[in-house]
Amino acid sequence: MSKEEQPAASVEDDLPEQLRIRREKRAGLIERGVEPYPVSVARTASLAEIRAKYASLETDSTTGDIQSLTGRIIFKRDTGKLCFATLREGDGTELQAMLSLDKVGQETLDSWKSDIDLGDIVSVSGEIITSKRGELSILANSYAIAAKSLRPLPNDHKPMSEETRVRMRYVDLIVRDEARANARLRPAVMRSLRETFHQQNFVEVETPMLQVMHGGAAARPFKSFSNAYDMDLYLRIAPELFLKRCVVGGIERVFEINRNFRNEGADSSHSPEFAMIESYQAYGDWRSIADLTRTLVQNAALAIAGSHVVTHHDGRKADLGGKWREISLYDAITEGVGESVTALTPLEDLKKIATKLGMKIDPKWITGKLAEEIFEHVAKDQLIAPTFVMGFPIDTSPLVRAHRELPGVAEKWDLYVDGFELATGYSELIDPVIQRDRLVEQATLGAKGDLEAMQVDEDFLRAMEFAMPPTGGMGMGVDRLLMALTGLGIRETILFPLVKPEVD
RNA sequence: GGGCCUAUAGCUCAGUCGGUAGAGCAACGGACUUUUAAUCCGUGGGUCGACGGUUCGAGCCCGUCUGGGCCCA
Repeated sequence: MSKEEQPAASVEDDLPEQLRIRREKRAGLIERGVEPYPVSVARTASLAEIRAKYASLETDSTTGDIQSLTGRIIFKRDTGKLCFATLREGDGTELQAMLSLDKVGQETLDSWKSDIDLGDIVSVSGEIITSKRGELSILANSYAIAAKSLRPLPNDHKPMSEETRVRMRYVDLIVRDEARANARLRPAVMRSLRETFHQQNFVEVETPMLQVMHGGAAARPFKSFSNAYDMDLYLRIAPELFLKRCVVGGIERVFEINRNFRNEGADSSHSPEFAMIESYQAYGDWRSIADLTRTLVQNAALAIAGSHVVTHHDGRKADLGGKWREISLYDAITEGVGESVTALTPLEDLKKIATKLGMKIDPKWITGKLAEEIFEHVAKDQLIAPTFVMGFPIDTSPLVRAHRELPGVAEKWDLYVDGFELATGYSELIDPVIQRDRLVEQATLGAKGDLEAMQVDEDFLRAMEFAMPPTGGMGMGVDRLLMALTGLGIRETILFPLVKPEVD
């Protein structure tokens, strides 16, 4: 037969052996009048409920308790007249199913052996018993297929490669305990964060993700376009300017937990989209907001670990309890480089220091930026226990008020844990005239080619001109909080991190 | 942006000196009524990431590209 005469059939024929065989089994079931994807199957209890109910059933006992249980088959042992299978449900709970010739008959036993594969989801109906080896089991009177898997599960005994885990998280969740645990850790942390906020009378709001203007942080945005309005829109890089509008409007304690988007590099601690908490507290300042931040982190640790001491996935313990260390940014630099550095140290002197340290210097860096870079170079790696780094340069902090004593310094801290920046907090700048000057400075930098510089948001300035009360504000990366609590890389804390598409 | 490692069966991985592609699990056929990484006998399964080069001959050597990981800035 020539190629032209057999067009469509080849798609199925080209499949790898194991995929082809399962498709054939599906077709075989349909042919025999068995629905491989029924609208419902019998289910009277979850596996977890049965496990809890019979936590201490003696070996080789019967209960007379007839149930219908469902689960994915992750392990199957077929013998001549008695078959075993391990069912697993979504949270990882497992239960053994047994099918014996004398209970189900030859036809059902044969179909179980030939139709049912690893990965299939089934419903088994029968009595809850324990086997002669003491395994809690359901001894089937009948079974029904709930959903036929057309793909084989990966080898259950060898871990999947990192790429496969991320690309097929659904399979990762089926086979790997830690993946299931991580997926449930995140919502537990989220719940704890919201509870802490609610305890302190903070109001949760949702502010725009699609913005006419991006602002509130130094970062490159993703750009989009609205057909209806015929204008450019940006995915937000931070919600700050909208949350401050809330404070102006009298929502005195406000927070938002939502996604930000930054069009920058991705590595083990940066993702192009990431979850962020921002919170503002009227009549607070950088110290009160630091206390709030510590409470949020410590309560989250309690929620998932039952203690302020958390255990990382590699077994390392991290103590997040107590009152955290505070260091001054410029003191840390001074100590790290062995000569006195303050916010008034000129750019040229900082350049000499950086050169001596062997750092690459970007000529676009302003004085404060260079000081921050030197700090990261000399001190960052040592900041393992939670540490507030206090007093950042004012020229890189356009939304922060000046330090009440130190010239050239802003009332801004960064919180470091495990050597990375977990959160940042300010005494917010509330003088609208100074705020305008700072944003105009930023716009000038932007005009000079700084792609991370902020724009002048006139509506935000108008809001500020209606007067915002003295306010403390903070921002914390949720993914990074999970990293600090678990020691995982950012791509493990995010269920579906961005991956480049596979090529054929 | 720079450096290093990596891509082979559904999954996890070997593959020596350049000479017809291997294992475990999984799959297929058979045996087995207490297994739990079941066991025993047998069988099939591959565009070795893509493209180009060197060579009588390339999974292996060289170049380019793509995906992934790690380190540095």
